[in-house]
Amino acid sequence: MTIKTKAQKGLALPLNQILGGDCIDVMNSLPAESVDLIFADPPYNLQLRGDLHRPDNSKVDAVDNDWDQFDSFAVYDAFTRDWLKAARRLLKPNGAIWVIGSYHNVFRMGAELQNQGFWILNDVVWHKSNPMPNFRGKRLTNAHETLIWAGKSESSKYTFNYEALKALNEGIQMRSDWMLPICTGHERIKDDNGDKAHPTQKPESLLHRVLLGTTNPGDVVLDPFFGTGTTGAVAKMLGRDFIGIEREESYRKVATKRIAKVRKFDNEALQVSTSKRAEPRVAFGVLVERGMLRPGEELYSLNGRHTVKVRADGTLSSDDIKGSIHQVGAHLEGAPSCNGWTYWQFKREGQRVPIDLLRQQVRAEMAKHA
Amino acid sequence: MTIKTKAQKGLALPLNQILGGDCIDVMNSLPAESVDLIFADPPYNLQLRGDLHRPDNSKVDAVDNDWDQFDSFAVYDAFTRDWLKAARRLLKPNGAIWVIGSYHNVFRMGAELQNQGFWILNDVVWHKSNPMPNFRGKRLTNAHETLIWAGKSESSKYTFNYEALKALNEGIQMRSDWMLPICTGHERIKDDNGDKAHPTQKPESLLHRVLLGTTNPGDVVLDPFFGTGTTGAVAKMLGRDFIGIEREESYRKVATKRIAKVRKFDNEALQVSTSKRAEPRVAFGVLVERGMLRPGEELYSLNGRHTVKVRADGTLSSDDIKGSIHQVGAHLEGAPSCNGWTYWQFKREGQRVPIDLLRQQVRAEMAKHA
DNA sequence: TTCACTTGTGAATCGCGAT
DNA sequence: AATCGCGATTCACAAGTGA
Repeated sequence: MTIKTKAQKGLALPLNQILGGDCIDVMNSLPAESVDLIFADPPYNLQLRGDLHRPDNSKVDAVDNDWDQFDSFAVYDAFTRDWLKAARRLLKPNGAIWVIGSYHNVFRMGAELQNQGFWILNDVVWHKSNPMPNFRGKRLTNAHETLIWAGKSESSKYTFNYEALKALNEGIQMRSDWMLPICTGHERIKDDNGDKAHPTQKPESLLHRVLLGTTNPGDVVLDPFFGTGTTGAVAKMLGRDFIGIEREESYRKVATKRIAKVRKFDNEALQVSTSKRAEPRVAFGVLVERGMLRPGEELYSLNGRHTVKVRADGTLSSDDIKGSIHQVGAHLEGAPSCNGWTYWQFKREGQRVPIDLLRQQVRAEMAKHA
Repeated sequence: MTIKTKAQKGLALPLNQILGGDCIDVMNSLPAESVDLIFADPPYNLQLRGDLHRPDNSKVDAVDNDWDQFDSFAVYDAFTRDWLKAARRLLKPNGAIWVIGSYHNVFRMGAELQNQGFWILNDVVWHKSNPMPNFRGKRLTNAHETLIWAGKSESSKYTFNYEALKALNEGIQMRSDWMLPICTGHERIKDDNGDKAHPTQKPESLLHRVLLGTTNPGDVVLDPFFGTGTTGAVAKMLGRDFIGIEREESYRKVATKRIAKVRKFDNEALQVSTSKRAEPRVAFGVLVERGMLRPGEELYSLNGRHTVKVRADGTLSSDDIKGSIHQVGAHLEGAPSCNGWTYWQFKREGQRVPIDLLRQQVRAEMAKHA
């Protein structure tokens, strides 16, 4: 892959380059209906208040960049409307778009996509295997981001490599929930000070799945919020042409250097990006939620000496202790630890059955469908 | 639990009943600021637009299907705006709402929630362990639905049972992605013909997690799209009061019968793990007053680097600072804050013991005499 | 080379009550 | 209404260190 241009409706289409400037202006300068796919990771409009510290008192390095500041939803909506309109003009009639966001902005993007006539094909959840925890215990761990995949219009004959994604997923249809780790370690690009070069660098595994599944080799992929160029890097690996637009010169520099080092796809790279799947865990509380065990129901210890009751939150209670299946078992046995899964039994039709049997049922289901 | 009413701002609040009629009208007839939580599973599908209302409350004629796509969204948006507004009026200032939807409608609901001043706390992905496959192989298997959890306003002190959800998840904080099976088998209610009674019955496991995590026993939970009454059934099990609104008489009948059969879990089972925040506050000075620590006695920091002396008024002193256990700890560590209870230790029989142990003794005594 | 242990960090809308 | 002080709160990895 080299830098090149394509003649397109009388205007030159710059390929495999990173263009500077405001993405709306730049998009409007490019020829209409010339791009096969757009991948867009716009500012999320996080509205952070004060500093946040971890329990060990270290400070969280938050996304406080100027480019993520908007005065109101109205201003953010106008921005979204404008860049989506410019993006839509660039798409070929059978083109498609991916956008990514969090609950701060994704509802507004999704609604505007629909308003402009894009046709949503799927929303896709990127489940992070290693998200940042909720340090204050005030909400659920924010463990996912949302992508929206939409055709330019209802009648667009979009590209979907069904078999390729099925193969990626070990022979089972690819689902709308993707478990992938966040971008860390050597993949995370550092600046000269050793700090992260960009606060929100996306993992290559994510773009790999997007581009493999919804473009063909030789397609033109445009990313209007290019950042450090993950889209370009993966496009090059996979033999697609890219156009990047990025306002900040520092990001453009990093991305240029990064992409120059990329070699076109080899099998090993595919292996890496597909093998990073995390094992599901089964919590005892899930058995209660699913009605496999009822709150108030009694469990019996393996040796028959102890009886406890199940509580609605998946803890056990006896006269003198409450806690997890493991904690209560250990306490009652006077042991330092105890595997509650094999220690506790419940009754069905007069028979005692180990609770581990229920866990196996849940596991089997998860394995079938994960 | 029995059918009852609560006097609320001069108007009766009907509890544990299913009210017939249009949900917007019914909600507007109930007293303002009387409900702790709303769970709403509104129609997803724009095919139902014939049953929707225009902004001027006139009914849309389903047969007159001249609507282009753009108009359909406008009508759906008006419907969403109206029922959310009515719901918002019913919520107590510290109340919260859950809505559930798919990519067809959830972006519009999320945006409207934000527009009305609700404050999004999390979006939650219900990741289905057994979704229906995509038979035609044209898209990704649609394997999830999205819930949005929002406070009535940014300043709402919403209920969040952090420890209970953490216990439910085996000691690890609950994430924003929930793997639960869809409603099938015996849980799925059948009509007299043996067909499913309702097309989109939600699993009880989903409501169990929602209600356990974001309400307290005795709270009032309203569901304006009650259907076959999963919200009511789980509310009853968990000792919460519910108000259901459902337009279709056939669904009301099914739900009534279903809920009558539900038994409340016993109170012991409903006790969930609580956070330390809920425990009574103990002043460090009390330990000195009670002779558990003597003025002049030395305390040692967790890391062994600092030694300070206890003073008679319950402050600590070192060479260069005097103040509370927290202030002195924070100063010596150069940290913005410090929990003195876990930071400081005293000596008994040669052993170092955290001062938090003494606080626990005081709390145990307080509980005995309360 | 391996293992055990320590340190660092990631798109975060992350208190509450008394005064 | 705004301020102030108590005091509660983290998961999965990757990289580095030292024996």
